[in-house]
Amino acid sequence: MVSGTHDQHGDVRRLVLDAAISIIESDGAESLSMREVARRAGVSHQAPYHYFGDRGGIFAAISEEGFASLAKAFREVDFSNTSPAKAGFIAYLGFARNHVGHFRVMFRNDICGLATHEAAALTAEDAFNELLLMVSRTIGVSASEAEQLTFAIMLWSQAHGLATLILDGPLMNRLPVGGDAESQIQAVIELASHMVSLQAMEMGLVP
Amino acid sequence: MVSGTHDQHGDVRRLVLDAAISIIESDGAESLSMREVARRAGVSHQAPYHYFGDRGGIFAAISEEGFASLAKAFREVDFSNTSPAKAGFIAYLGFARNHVGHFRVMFRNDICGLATHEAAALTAEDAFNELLLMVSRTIGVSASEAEQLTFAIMLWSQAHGLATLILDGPLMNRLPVGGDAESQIQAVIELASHMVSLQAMEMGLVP
DNA sequence: CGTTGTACTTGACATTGTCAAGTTGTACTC
DNA sequence: GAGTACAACTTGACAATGTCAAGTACAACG
Repeated sequence: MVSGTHDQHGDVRRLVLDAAISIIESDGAESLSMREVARRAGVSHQAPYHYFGDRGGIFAAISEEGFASLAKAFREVDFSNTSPAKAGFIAYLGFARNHVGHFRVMFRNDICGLATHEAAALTAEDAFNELLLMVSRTIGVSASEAEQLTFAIMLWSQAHGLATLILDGPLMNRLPVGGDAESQIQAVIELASHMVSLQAMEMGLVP
Repeated sequence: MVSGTHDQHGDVRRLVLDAAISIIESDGAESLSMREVARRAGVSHQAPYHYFGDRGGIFAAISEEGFASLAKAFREVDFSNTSPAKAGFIAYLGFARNHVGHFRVMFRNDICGLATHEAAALTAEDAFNELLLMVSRTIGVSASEAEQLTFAIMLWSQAHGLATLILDGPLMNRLPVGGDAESQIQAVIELASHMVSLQAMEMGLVP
């Protein structure tokens, strides 16, 4: 046994996962190499395979962790000071920016294979249900199920698009050089939230 | 003499590019291998390097082509029958779904390196300017520049998020099993466009 | 004691991105 | 027409990668 005072089960698994997340955060998901992960975690190049099966398995595990964390973030939102929509946008953006490594992976079916990894798919479903809950807070439970779903997808798209463009897209390059990026983002959130309120009012669901 | 006499000139470049796009469409950007591209194009494994320098060079070229194509799609939008916002959403979604290979690459700064490839960055700017033009159609030219920019980012996020979730995200898995995905997407577009109209009206810029 | 299972490690192999060095044909000068 | 230059490739080589197969160590259990 190499440097071992403690041999906690799951220790290596956690090390490997954290190494992977940190690589993804700094270099993107493409450049994640199993061997580099193993090297950073200080284990043999096959240890990650023992826990995750293959490259996709690591992505699936990160994705699962991410969705669980997103659902938790949704659950912990404080609605007392802002509209549900705005609070939701802020929570989503905050999650994306604080968990870049997770976020970059969890919405990429092509690499994390939600279809094949059931556990990850289940946590994803859980997170979506939290989103639906926030929707019912926004437009009221009296809206039809179809209306709620449509509303949810719209909100999700809006938040997801903004997060994606900020993190990886060419948005940040397009902001005016002198301007403050952060306040520009705030303005977008403000505008989007306001539109949602207008819509909810028009639907007669919020007085 | 410049190209023209020999019909094969530039042929390989096109072949390589098309092979790359088709691989990205079917397997995603990660699984694009220079050697597989070369194999499909029927050239040596180094021919792609001759034209594109490295892997990132191919992505940059695809990105450039994509932004040029998106700008063209924006320019050709027919505004006579729908609101500018709705027409814009449909154009964006249509582009994404008809040019999956391009779309998957062009918004990924990490792999296509807009920062280092000036030509691609310029076409991206061109496309964004078309977007700004559509915004001024929606909320009128009397809005301040800051308002227009905020509006543009909001619209872009909304459209981009929806396209991203449809193409690669877990949205399609979340649609009700019996329901029609296409009409659900239409409903989201309808809702988003309507909200934009409400907002524009409230701003007093559209009677 | 031996069996079994887990948690790894070592070794091997085909495939990959990319550098370096050819080869071939075409264009232009002398 | 010979010579030169340069573009458009090709061939060869190398280290690094994903992953299969097989090995080692060690605890738990009968």
